[in-house]
Amino acid sequence: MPHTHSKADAQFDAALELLRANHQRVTEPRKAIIGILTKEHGPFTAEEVHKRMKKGSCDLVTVYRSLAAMEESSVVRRCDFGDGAYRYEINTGDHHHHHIVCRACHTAQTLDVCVADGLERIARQLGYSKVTHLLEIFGVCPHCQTEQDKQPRQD
Amino acid sequence: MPHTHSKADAQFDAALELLRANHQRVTEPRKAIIGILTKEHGPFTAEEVHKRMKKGSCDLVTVYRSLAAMEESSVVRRCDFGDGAYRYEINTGDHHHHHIVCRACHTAQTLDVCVADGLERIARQLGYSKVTHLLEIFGVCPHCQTEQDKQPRQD
DNA sequence: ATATGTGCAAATTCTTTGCATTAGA
DNA sequence: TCTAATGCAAAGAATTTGCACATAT
Repeated sequence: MPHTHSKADAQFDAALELLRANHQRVTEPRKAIIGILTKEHGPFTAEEVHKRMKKGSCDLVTVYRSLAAMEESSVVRRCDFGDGAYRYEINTGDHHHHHIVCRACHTAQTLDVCVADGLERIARQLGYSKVTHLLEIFGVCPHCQTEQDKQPRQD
Repeated sequence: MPHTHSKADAQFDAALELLRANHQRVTEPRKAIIGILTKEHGPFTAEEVHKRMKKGSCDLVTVYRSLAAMEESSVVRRCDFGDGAYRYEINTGDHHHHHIVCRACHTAQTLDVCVADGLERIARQLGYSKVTHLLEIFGVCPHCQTEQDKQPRQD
């Protein structure tokens, strides 16, 4: 069966739709960025996105500006892995999630569980508005572990 | 009753002890930094710490270097409020905690609950070692809210 | 047609580093 | 005494901004 409409394609189309709905223009650089974020497994920094683009597609500055604009319209989501650079992933919209991030190679795997709702409720009870949260798990992935790093399971 | 030994004093003494235990020197700048972190309510960026020090106490670079050194020895803990600057607080050692951070004024209040243990266990089951996590709650504090920002309670 | 986006260069912000000097243990 | 810490200047990394030009709607 021909792969005429993969999940990535659907996310790509939805992203362009979202841009239009927010009166933001669908430009070549933005399409290229969205293409990368939907087809490759991120999240990526602006520089990582730029490196993955066809050479000469656009300036790194445009990647920064596009990602910032697209975060405004919820096309992408910004992640903070605590290492001094922001990363972006496509915003699937369905439900928010978190990551397990390898401290060594910085690859991330998605964690579909979230446990911070209770804390958000506490914040609202304390009178805070527009409550959100940041939650990421860090560790050294099996692939990056040397034998002596491998901890015996502690569960 | 004279306040001869406040909680801040106890934390201050414990911090110096910890420095010595780790063969790090107890210098004037470090004492000043620890003094601020124990007496004032943080967490603070390196620059915020420096501004709070008596003018001429030490260079900003020394604050950066001291904070980094003191994080090594667990005298302080580094926090990431997702706004591009790291913040430090004294490490009380007892148990880790999180913050509710005001998006507007960047003040933080401590949240003594943590809910990420389950997620850490999942990460270990997935084969990750040295698992830690980052969890902060963001919102606009009552003080920074204008009337229209004030959300009806949603709990 | 016109507001929005882009490229290039330069500025900003946060943080780190090199090296000679100073000061804890 | 002698190693670790500091000051000053300069470098570095990530990100932002100004302004003229280009392009999507």
